[in-house]
Amino acid sequence: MYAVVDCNNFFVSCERVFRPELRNKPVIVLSNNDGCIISRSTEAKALGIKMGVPYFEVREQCKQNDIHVFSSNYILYGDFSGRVMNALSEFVDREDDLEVYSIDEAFLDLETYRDPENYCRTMRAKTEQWTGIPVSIGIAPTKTLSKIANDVAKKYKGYQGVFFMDTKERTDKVLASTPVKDVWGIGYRLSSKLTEYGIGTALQLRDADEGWIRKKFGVTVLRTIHELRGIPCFFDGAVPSVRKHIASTRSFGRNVTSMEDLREAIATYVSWAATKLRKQKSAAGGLYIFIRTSKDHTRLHQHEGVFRELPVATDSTPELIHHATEMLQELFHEGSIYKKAGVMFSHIVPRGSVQLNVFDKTDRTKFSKLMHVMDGVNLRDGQGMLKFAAMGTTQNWMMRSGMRSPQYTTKWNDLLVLG
DNA sequence: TCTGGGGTCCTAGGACCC
DNA sequence: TCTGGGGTCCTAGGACCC
Repeated sequence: MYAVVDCNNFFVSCERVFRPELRNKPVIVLSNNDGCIISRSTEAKALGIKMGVPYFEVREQCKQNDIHVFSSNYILYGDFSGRVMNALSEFVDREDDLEVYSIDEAFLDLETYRDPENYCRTMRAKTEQWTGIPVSIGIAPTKTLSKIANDVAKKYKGYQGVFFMDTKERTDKVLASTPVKDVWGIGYRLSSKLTEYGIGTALQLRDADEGWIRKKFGVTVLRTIHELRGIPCFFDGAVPSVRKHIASTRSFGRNVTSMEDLREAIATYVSWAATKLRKQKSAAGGLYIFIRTSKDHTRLHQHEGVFRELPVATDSTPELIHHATEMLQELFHEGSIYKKAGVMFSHIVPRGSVQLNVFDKTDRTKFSKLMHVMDGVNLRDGQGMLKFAAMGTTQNWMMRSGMRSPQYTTKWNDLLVLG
């Protein structure tokens, strides 16, 4: 048996922990740059606020209905995510039985526990008590089924946050009322295609012909079908701790036209991404950067990005900034209005196994000591405490986030004061 | 005009997830 | 005026090899 634990309206719930007066009130959280809506309280959903819509489209509605709006505060959410996962880890015997799947979701392997339902009810109550974050739990023989069970736990209050999809009758009934688009792994494209062939529910997908599915839809959908039949196929769904690509991209808070601003932004993104790179003890062998003027020019835009294979895989911020700055020269056009930029590292290898280059003259030990010290200080005193001059000081291109809550749990000056 | 068989590796693009 | 960001896997096709 698997259980999937999913935090309810996670970002909104994090905001409410330190603002208890917002319980039972409509609350939403916006994406970076205050662009779209990415988390909604139950009350906000009831008012018809849709997931993913641009904020400016509903700003008036938010005002009229007294909806509380937050910019996103990923440092806070990341910290709460860690707390929730810690709480859950108290409920497994072996570390491997808890698989952190995303910032607000985890799978538990329940094979060794009798009475999983009651076990999960206790876990749910304790997690909320310890962290302040309410969760829902779905239990079933496979991960795909447990995700569907989780939806039931969320949707029907009567189950009080935990739904155990154990019997065949129960499972068939739930699958028959689950649209195929709500099955884990079936997105917009596949569900429209499946529906064309008359497969509109999870039950119909489960009972579809294997050979036909394999031919028409490939092995991924076939595995999903096995999962729906109760045969586990997705074992290691955990986010791999060592990533193959590392990116940092942001929309600007305002239009950017100058080379100086772009250089600052690119240097800043390189620095963020390089911190992630060093955290997983990797080095990057390839660097891609792009600058983008605005959306949906699909054709005129062939040259928005450029890739460079690095002579030696590296994790050194100044070295990466150096390359990125050179590459930026190739992309920049005087007179263009830029909205967004980003960097991506690829060809990632373990730091210890970097292939040296005979012609390489860089003193790598010196840089590596410097990076080590910077990472240490920034970890202790907050990101950005020590940074490179190339990142700039004004950073007036930085994304908007005017409605961001304090970093209650990670910054001394933001500690909540009582009395 | 004729024209085998079996592989590997890499990349771009499509699909998905949260 | 204003529409996020960061990942994964699979597949098809091209280049190349013997």
